[in-house]
Amino acid sequence: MTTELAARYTPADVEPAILARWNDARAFHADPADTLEHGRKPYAVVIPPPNVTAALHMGHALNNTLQDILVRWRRMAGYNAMWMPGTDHAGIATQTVVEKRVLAQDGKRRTDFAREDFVAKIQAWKDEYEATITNQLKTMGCSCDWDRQAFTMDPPRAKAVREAFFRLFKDGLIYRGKRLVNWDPATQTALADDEVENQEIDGHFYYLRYPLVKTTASPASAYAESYITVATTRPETMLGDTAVAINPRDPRAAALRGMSVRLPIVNRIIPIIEDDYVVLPVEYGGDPLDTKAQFATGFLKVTPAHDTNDWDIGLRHHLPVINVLSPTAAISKDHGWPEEDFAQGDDELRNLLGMDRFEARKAIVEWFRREKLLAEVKPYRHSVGHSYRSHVPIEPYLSDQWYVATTKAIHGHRAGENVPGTEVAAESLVGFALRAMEPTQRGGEYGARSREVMKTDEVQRNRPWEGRLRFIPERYARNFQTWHENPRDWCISRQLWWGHRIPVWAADLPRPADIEPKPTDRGPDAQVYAALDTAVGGKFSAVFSQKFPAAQYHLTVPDQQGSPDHVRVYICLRHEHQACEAWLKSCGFVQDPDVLDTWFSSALWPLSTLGWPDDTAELAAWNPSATLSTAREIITLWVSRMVMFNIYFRDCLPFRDVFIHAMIQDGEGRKMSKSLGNGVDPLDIIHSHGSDGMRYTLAQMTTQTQDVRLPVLRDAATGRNTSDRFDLGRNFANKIWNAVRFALSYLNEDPGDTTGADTELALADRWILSRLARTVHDTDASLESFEFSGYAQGLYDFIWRDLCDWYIEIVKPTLRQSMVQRGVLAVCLDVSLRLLHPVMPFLTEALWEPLNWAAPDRGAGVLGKGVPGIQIPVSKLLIRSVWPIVPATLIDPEAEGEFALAQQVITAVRQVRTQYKVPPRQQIEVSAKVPPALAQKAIMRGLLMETLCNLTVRDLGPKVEKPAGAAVAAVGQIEIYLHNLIQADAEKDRLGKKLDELQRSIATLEGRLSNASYVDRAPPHLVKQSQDQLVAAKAEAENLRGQIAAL
RNA sequence: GGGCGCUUAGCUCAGUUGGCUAGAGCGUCGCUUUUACACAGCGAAUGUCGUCGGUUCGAAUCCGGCAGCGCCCACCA
Repeated sequence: MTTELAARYTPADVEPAILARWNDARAFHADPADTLEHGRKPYAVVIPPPNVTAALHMGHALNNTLQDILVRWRRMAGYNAMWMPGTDHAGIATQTVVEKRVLAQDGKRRTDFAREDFVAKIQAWKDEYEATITNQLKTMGCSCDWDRQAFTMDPPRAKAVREAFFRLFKDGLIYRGKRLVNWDPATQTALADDEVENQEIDGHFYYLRYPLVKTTASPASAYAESYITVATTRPETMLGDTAVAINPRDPRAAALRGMSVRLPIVNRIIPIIEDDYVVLPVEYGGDPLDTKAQFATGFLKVTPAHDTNDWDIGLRHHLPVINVLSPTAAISKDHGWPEEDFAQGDDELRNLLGMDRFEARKAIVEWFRREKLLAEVKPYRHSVGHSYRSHVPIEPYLSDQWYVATTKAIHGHRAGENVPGTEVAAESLVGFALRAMEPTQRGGEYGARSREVMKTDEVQRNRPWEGRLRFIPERYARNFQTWHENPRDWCISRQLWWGHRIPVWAADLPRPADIEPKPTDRGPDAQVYAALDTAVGGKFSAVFSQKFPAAQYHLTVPDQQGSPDHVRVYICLRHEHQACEAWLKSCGFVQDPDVLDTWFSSALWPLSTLGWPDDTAELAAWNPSATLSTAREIITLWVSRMVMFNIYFRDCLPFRDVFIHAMIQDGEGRKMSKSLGNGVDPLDIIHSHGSDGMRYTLAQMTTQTQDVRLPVLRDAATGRNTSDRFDLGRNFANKIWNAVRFALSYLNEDPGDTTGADTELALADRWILSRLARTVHDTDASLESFEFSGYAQGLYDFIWRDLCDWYIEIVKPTLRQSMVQRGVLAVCLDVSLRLLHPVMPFLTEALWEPLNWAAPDRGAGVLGKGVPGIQIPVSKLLIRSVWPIVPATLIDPEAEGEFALAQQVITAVRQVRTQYKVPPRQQIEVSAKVPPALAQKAIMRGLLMETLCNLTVRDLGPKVEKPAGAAVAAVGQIEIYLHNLIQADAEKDRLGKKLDELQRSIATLEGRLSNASYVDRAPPHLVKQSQDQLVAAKAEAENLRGQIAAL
């Protein structure tokens, strides 16, 4: 049976069938037993789980192509390779898209539904997009172990999240804190700092006057004015001011010391305090180049509840915190605003209640204007944080949140034992992350100190993970390090419905009056236990363990233990246990309504996908995994947290190498994003160029750069995007298809009588095998060092330039008879397909089968003695075939040098042919003068010329003279005379140009060699080289002059 | 404001420890379709390597200044 290949490669006709073949063979599936029982080296990659918010775009296509290249390569190279697929629930992002859709479709808001009903809607969305994403990845050919597909909110992952939370909670690393968070009033949720986008907006500085109040404590002041002026961009927050601050270095500070101001509208009396944070205005010694100093008045209104810096000032000066906003960012007295303000405040105060923050801003400014307390308004362009989802300005908002203490020393830590060169406790989550860094990638003081310590301190080396985390490209290690040297605690609660519910139940229990509260270092005190015992009608621990012998819990109380009447208690349950939860509810406990930050479950991904917290074979085999490939913007959000958690929970790294791929931008250099609408669906590209074409092009673009531009064309008729950048990969695929098609047409044929045919490797054979050996070597080196572009480019050059343009063209006339050439060609194609398979899996797999039919032994019988050492055992499926071993001994510098000379001669002859407009099909006659040393070999070159230049060699040797009327093609000392092309003027012209070129290079060389410093100081071999070149160039120039004269 | 990266042919980009006349793909021009492949072949044109200065026998490459672009972090008086 022979397989007829079409003249053109049509991916759509091939890819689905190949995919089915892989599926039938379960070719993507990996078994941990291969490692644990049979000793195969493990190679695991966990996919960065795409968000289920939307379909994948080109950035995902790039990242997943690179991962697939690594996994397929390692699989062929004999590793037990497993690629773990899955998706991320992406809390806020997914909830937001669903809220938008429900609002657009039904005109309903989230709060119009019961929590479970709305979560079901999000679940449906998730199912839809998870299917879309999975289909995209499969269509791309990603060889994920689909049997293992995971989702960050499925039951096994929920179990891991719960366990992780419980352990952190029990170890005192999770705490409840009252903090200012980035509040999104539209979605009513707290955002992480990283979820806030800054936008430049045109705003105003409002200059507000606060009247001074003289108190008994203040001296009869010398201060000239009866008011001070504060500057603010957010006048509405003045309602919550609890102080006005001045810099102690301000010359006016002394005169105001001890004085107060009356806060307009509210009539609250607030102190003037002194704090270094306040920027000095230019006229009082501020930096004239500082924009803030130009706008500053020297007086800063301090609103601890509504500004993060003011919160810090408030802590320093023990100021009251007055929250004047509701969660929707309307002025409200129901969230911590003392009633007495409303007794003494102006009528205006009541009018403001219920107003939106921007409405209130206008009203307050207007009021100040009316009351002649508005000094000035200046336009001011500044950046304002916006929610990355709802795009409304965020509001710093006081709320209760759960935090992970990332810098807190984990028990067992000895005081003062910090990560060298930092303030970070060595045995803390952040300490783990820093110490995990590969020592050569550590920079600055930390790098210097830690390398010193690692040399001397045994303790530092007793951790299996220490010093092994490596970033590629290396520069990203610095991002990672800097982030961890300035750590903050991690806010893990989100006011959302879509996510892992926080497994904590809280109760405010009546405070037992008869027991003294006794503060302790750790854990609840006697009073708390008494309150609990009362609530459950017995000793709490006894009651609990009697009722639920299998359940486990941990108790904590917050730092501020509630009100005088009540104590607050938090109970974290280790496992899901409905009966226990119901019982807690009956005792007055309420489950925390919030869910966990998405990154909490993502941080566990390398663990949870392998079955943690259970002690599974998968974990033993594939954690730590080998490589994480991801985007630079989540180095801190995600990479850091996986490292911290994996070390904390399992005492090993989640992965050793972190490859950071480029960001794909559109033609204008903008990041591809859904909001800009410039994203590209990989399926569109697959539609226009095929999966392999897309994958090859993406790999070829992956250099060490951090951004890649991809100009995109949109087809108005179909709405599909495409880009001619992908022509590169599509054309290459077609080229390979046709090279194999060509080879098959010969290999499938009976050679007939081969007596007298070549049995030795000729120059071209030795040359192409040498190039093949180099290509295998370069491919391995590129893949080892994550140089995807080099990998792709190297194969392009070998297959297209060397194999197709030269070798195949040379062997065409003789291939039918030559078993040597057949064998060499089969070997070259075999190895090429293997090397290409990781990046172009469909095409190569499709061609593998017909190659197996046509050349089952790859010509081994003939080549047995000629090409030793190539190991390419043939198996049915390429994906399961072994990575080729081609010995470096095949690298043949002599053949390469000789062949290169032949190439130059052939190119020179072709140039002359073109210049004289000789029709390609017209055969011409030549003779050639070659130096004696080359005469024998040059016969071979003559044969190559006859094939590749369509000519007949009449005469060849050291003594050949140029016939009259011949044009000359010269390479070094070789001269080819193309007969009967007599056009004296044209030839003069042509040779004159060559002479000019030669003379320029003679001048350059002479200049260089006449420079004494060069001759003395440059490496001798370079000097020698220049000298040789000069001699050769002079001889050639002399020769040319003679030819021109003879014309 | 701090950090990182980029600036090389019309476009998108290579150029790995400094060393022949700076390369590729696309595009352009010419020739070639009973040819494995026109998604092809052969040949050609196109560059003060952003700019100024320094180190060096020698700089696209190393160092410094300047300009422009992009990303990340911090920042709402």
